Amino acid sequence: MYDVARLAGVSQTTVSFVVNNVASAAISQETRDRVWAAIHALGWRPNAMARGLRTRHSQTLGLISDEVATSPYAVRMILGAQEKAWAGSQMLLVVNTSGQRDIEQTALQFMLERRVEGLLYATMYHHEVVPPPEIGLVPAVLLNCFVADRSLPAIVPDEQQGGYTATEALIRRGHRRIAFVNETIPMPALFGRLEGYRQALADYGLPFDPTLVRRCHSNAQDTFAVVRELLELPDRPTAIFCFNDKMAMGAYDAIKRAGLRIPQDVAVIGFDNLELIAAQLYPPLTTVALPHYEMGQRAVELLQTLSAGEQLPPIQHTIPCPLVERASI
Amino acid sequence: MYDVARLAGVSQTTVSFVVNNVASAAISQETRDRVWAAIHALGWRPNAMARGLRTRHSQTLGLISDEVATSPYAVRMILGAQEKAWAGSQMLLVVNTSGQRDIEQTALQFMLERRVEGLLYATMYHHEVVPPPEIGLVPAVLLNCFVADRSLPAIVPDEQQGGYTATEALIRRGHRRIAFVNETIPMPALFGRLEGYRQALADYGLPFDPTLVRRCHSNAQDTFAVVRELLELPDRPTAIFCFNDKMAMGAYDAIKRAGLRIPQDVAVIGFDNLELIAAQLYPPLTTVALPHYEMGQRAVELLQTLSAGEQLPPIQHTIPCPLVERASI
DNA sequence: CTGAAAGCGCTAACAT
DNA sequence: ATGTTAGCGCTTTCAG
Repeated sequence: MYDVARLAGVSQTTVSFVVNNVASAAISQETRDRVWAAIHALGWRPNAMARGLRTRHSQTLGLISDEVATSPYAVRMILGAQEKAWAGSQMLLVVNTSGQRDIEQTALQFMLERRVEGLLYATMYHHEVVPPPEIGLVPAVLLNCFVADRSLPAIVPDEQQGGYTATEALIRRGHRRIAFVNETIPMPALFGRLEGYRQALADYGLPFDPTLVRRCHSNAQDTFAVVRELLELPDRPTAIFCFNDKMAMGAYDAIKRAGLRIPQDVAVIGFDNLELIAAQLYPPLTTVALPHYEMGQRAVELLQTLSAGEQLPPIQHTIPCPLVERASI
Repeated sequence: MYDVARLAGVSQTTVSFVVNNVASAAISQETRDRVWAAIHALGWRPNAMARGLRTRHSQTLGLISDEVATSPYAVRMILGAQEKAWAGSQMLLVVNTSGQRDIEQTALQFMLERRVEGLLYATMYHHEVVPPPEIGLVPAVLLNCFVADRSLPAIVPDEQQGGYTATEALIRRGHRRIAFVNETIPMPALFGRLEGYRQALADYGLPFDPTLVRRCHSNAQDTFAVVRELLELPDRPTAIFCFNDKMAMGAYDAIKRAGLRIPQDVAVIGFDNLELIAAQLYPPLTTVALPHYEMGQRAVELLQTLSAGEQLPPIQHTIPCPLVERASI
């Protein structure tokens, strides 16, 4: 910066003023031009570490995740977070712990040393977590997870509304016997979506038939078997709501194998909106999207207001899961 | 740090020495203990910006990508890069440009201001790029892409070997009529895999039959149509090598629809090893993996030796694509 | 074995 | 309209 000042024939302070467009001291246009010319001539570029040291602002947000950043599943949360951070001219420091506690600890230390102005703690699946206590040293928001006592702000998908939406879409197409193939592992998604399913049936005056609700491991192969059973029922369902898109793949196989057509004979709806699967299946799969991108955005948004010093109660933010219509219902 | 020093009854220098384990000046164990006790009592943590300012080392690597970090496709490159960076106690600054030139420019400026010690320029698909010239200001390596004149080190997958491997696997199972459904967009993968296919046929003394090589858009639906044609051939192929896993989904549909079994009647092999698809298909898809994780690792590895000051010619590193056996051949 | 002091590159009062 | 000056929190010679 001194070199630039010398070349432009001004003081180093002046250079700082023109670079940062300081309003308090109006600098003549002519001087500005000289300074910028010198900057370009020298190829000078501010040093963010020096600036941060002085201003006590790192312009950095940290994101600690189990697998989010490195598995195909919820990766769009990162995009949402990144773009929001970017819009506030902050950078996102991302670290993947693979769920290992010691890595998580070190990652946290690293980020704290870098003086991140806020922390995102994200998980691949929506579930309860207990983050390391040091997370409270800076503003923090949970992404796709929550703590038992809700003492930390959290952004999660609205599972119940998602289940409701899927079921309602089917009902509106005239289906009355709607099967639901649910997950086996107890998690918010399992309970929420089931609740949404029941609620939708109730709202539309349809009976809840327990024989139509099955549980199986969330993979195509196990779902294949379950759906085959469902199709052999005397009064077989005309629509199947699958807990997720992977399971829908198995449902497709079972339905086609039974010589039935989708959606004419049996409609299928999924959950997750994994493009890779949903768009490639034939017919393309109608599904409910997990609003990952928006969740990432909202989380950073919240983090930014928090780190701006605003005092807010630990809001538990629930983001709706929209219907993505393709051709399977 | 001054506070810590005061509490421990030593100078600030001493604190620095014990924190950094400086060998040159041996400090009594007793003093060390006092210092650490003070550190913990105060909850002090070094300031990476101050340290970086002084040492002129940011301990940071930058990764600029079009979509890698935020699409499910090549996301494991990030994991590989991250873990390698981590192993060298460096952090990875990731930014996604969505392919927009202006974002790319700003991202680059940001990273340069933060004094990244090296830059990774990554793309989702293996193709030629022309990165912004400023990339040359710090050590840089291209990841999954390359420049026309090969003036920058690059890490790319070995497409030809991958094509060879897929074809050879089929040949070894006794197949003689092997179809290849290739991509339409001209790119290294298209040419490389085709070349590998031809080479394998030649090496095993099998004729190259142009009617068995088709091209179509890389999606399931178009592949469905192409494979149906292939199956209607008078002397139909007994095995199909699909350019990628998405296309294999379409091939599966066509084969099952024709009442044929996989792999007994027709074998299928894919490319990419997208778990989401390959593991869920029935039967599980044998495929060739794009070595994304390893590519990420190697790129950072190379970057680290480069930023350690070593002078190397711009190596074009080609990483082999391994066969992933499941049950479709 | 430990401390004093200089300085990394910048910002922002405070002067002029 | 521009310059002087004092740090921000650390590392690292050089002394003792």
